[in-house]
Amino acid sequence: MKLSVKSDYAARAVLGLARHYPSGATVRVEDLATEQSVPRNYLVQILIELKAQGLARSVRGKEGGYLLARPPGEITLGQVLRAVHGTVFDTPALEDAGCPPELRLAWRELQKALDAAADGITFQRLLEESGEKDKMYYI
Amino acid sequence: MKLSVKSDYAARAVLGLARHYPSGATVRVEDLATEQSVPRNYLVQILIELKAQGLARSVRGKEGGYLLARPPGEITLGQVLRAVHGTVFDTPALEDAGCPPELRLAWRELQKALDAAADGITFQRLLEESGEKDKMYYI
DNA sequence: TCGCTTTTCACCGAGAGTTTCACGCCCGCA
DNA sequence: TGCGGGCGTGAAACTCTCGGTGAAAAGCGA
Repeated sequence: MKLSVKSDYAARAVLGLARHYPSGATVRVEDLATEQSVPRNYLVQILIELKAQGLARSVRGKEGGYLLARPPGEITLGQVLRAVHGTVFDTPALEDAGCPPELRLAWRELQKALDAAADGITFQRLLEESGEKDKMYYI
Repeated sequence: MKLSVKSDYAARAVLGLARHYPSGATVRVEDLATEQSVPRNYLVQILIELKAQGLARSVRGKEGGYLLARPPGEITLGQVLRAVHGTVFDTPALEDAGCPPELRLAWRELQKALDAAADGITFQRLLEESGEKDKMYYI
């Protein structure tokens, strides 16, 4: 069960845009790329997918760039993951006829757990928690 | 977030062994492979890893084969997943210095959710639920 | 029209994941 | 002590997706 780098990059991008959201200004791809240390040309592809899913908007021409289509509080990690891949949890097992039905139940259960967790995380919350992250220790 | 075929195969193998556990008889690799429709030689590698983690035992010679090291009630899906890969939830993001700390919290959260879900599923339960699976409808 | 940006397309290179093959080894039994 | 049936192991081949590049097209503002 591996998280693709693409997913990580997408989340970074949204997080970066979320930081600039209050100002209302656009963010250039160039800046976002260096700021979040994501390969520039790769980031472009990801942003296009995010835009296609209605998570981001773009403005062309001078003073152009990207910005979030909705406030960070209304964007969840699940939405971002689904934007870049089709689904949060992908497995060939559910399509494979050789997979015993008992196992499918198990995979579905994992799928559900993951979906719930991902949809419970909004970028608003991530920004807020970053401020108080030194208070608590995660393992 | 993709589940590898290997994970699926490993789970199938354990499930197959769990079915034969009550009888106490060994299961030949050959039979297990065809029964669960898993490539024979690939299954061998997986079984070796399961054995190394103390989930399965093997018997050599005539009448040889594999069997579960513990009752199905004491084997969770999480253990199986960790046996074949190092961890249930793997991500380069947690190692990458470029990943913002806020996101790490998010990934960890997903990781936790997945771990909890996987460890809550025992193969005993899967076998039991298979009998009554027609009672309920999953989406 | 010029310069700035996004947008799109085509492709590739590497690497992981998957699968197969061939042979060695170990056990139980006669 | 030899034989056979199974496991054990390593490496080779194959597939495929991911990660990344580059250049050209297209829109917008001045």
